[in-house]
Amino acid sequence: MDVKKDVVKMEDNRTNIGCGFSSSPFSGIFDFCEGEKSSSLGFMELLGAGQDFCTNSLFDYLPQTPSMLPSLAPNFPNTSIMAKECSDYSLNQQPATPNSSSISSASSEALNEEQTDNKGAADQLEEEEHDQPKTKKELKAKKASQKRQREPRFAFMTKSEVDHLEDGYRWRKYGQKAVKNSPFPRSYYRCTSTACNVKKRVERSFNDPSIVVTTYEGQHTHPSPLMPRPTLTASASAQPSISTTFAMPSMPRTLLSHHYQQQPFNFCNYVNGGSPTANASGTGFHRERRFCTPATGSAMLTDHGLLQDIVPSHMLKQE
DNA sequence: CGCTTTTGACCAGCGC
DNA sequence: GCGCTGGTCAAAAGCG
Repeated sequence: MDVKKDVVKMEDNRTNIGCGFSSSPFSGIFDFCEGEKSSSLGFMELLGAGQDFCTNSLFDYLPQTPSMLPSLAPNFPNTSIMAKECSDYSLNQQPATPNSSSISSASSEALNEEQTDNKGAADQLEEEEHDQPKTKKELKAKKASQKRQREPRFAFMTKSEVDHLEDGYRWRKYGQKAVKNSPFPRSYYRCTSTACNVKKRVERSFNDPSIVVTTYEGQHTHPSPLMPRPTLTASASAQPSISTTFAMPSMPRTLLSHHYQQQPFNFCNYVNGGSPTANASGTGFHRERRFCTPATGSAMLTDHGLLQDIVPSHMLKQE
């Protein structure tokens, strides 16, 4: 799949992709979180490289997103969500040569596997709840019959000094493994909420240690215990206040308010070059305060920056 | 005391 | 069959 090639290529070149290239900046996320497979959008940058508040823009779209999205937004300053990818993507599944555009078969197969496995995931889950294996043997047999049932996955890279990014949910670490060809271990986390099977893997990029790759698997079956979800009505009817509708306990409030109040930003313009499709086609959610400077936005309009080096030209033209 | 983290062992899948 | 690797388990240790 081309998308995966692009992701790998991006990693190999140690380059940030530029601004988004889809008319709907979060369409890829939507597709994936809904359990569908989107080949049209493999990854996107949510904010420009080097900007330090991309997290906010994710939360900006919270009311439009499925339940999984909040967990995708690490609440850290100086964290740039650089890419997402719609499959089981591992930094270590890279081509042997830096310039190679080929991808590992394991990576591709993982995607295919998910495509078939996801079909009956809900049914299987229900079945599990009603038919709990009682012994280890039964558990083993059950596992064998399931043959690696997997939830949809969502991987993205963030630039952060912190490995385990706070995302509003509580996680319990259940494993850590050394990663082949990498000095950095991979950590495995599970959502602590009972009956919630969401997992995530966290690992640091071998090529760029400042980059953390987080892979989420599954969707939360419960609201965030640490971050109350905003309601559409509240968001749409009033000027959303970060303190009331987007409380992010792990993120310094001062930082948030700083960005909200002093960094004019329109994500739609940023992505589409002036056509505010996201807000217009969204849920009616609308925000007065914006995130990036007009200067930044206009620069993105005329210059794709690093994106044009990475994203195939035909994708850039798709806007 | 309860919850989380650590860490070695174990298992499954895959390629050779 | 064997070795490698990714993923998970579970007992022990750590922590508040």
